[in-house]
Amino acid sequence: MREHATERAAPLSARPVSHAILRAARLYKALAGRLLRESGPRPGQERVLMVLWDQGPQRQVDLVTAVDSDAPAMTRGISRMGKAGLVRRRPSPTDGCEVIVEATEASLALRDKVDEAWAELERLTTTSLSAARQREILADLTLLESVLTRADS
Amino acid sequence: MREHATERAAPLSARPVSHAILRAARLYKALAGRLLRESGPRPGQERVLMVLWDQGPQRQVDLVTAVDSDAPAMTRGISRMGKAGLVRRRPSPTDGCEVIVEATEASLALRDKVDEAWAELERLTTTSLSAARQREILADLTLLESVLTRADS
DNA sequence: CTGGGAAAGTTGGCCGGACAAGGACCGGTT
DNA sequence: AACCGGTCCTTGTCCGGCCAACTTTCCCAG
Repeated sequence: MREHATERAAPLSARPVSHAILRAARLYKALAGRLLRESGPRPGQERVLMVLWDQGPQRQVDLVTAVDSDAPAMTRGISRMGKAGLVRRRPSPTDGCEVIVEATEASLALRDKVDEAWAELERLTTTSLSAARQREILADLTLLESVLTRADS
Repeated sequence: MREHATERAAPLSARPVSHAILRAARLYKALAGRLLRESGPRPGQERVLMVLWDQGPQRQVDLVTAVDSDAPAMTRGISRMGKAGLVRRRPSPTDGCEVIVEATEASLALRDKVDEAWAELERLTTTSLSAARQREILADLTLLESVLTRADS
């Protein structure tokens, strides 16, 4: 044992919060992808579709913030979803450099599967964490987010 | 039951826990990458180096679990780090199909910068969340992880 | 001794996140 | 009218996570 004054950063195993968050995020993505793998949209696309189904046509930049993604990734993702017939692009009538994205009728066929998958995620989340616990975690993570975002300046 | 039961999954904005976790994970990665951007290792490599510095030479599979990554990603990442002179590969003497990875002397030059960056992350985390809060979050996320992992079977 | 399973590593491919750079378009200013 | 800054989108490039398939090696049961 190297006494107590390690000037070195703690090892990963002792940095639990950030590590746990990264692990949990990976598990969420992996599980969502797995639930939707069979005859559903490609992993990651379901989040965009949910926004479009729920809130109607959106500009790409709004989709980016809604699913917390990235403009280039959104451009390419939308393009792939367009090829798959899930989504349509339309130029904005008011601003020529905006692009409006809307879900196609065909995409509605996937909606039940997506809902099922997210209901399963919801079920897993609520069975492991009480509603009060979820609120606490949410408050903590929101605070953490604001600090991390501000430090990102 | 189409009555009061929500037939549709809640919109993203109403699924805060998973969404918040994904956002926080992205912020952590982005901030860690930004802190190390200048004359540090490439984002993502610092986690591998920390394990090697702290725990000595490791098999690739152990690095994978330590940084919660992926075998193919680790193979390619180690390869890139090898080209950058940060790391060395060595076949295991006991098992011919294992590969032992160790940090080079040259990599130690980066250690201070990595420690600084993680200290900053630590500072941001502790200033926004008390130690007790961190323990609670950790416990909750660990529970959530176990449930998600089990459901992933 | 041999066959077959298990584990570690590698490679190819797909996709999303990140950064950089650039084009298209709008608005207000001069 | 021409310029300018800002916003939105796009393309190029790199890297990591994920899946699938394969090779190598080990080890154990038959």
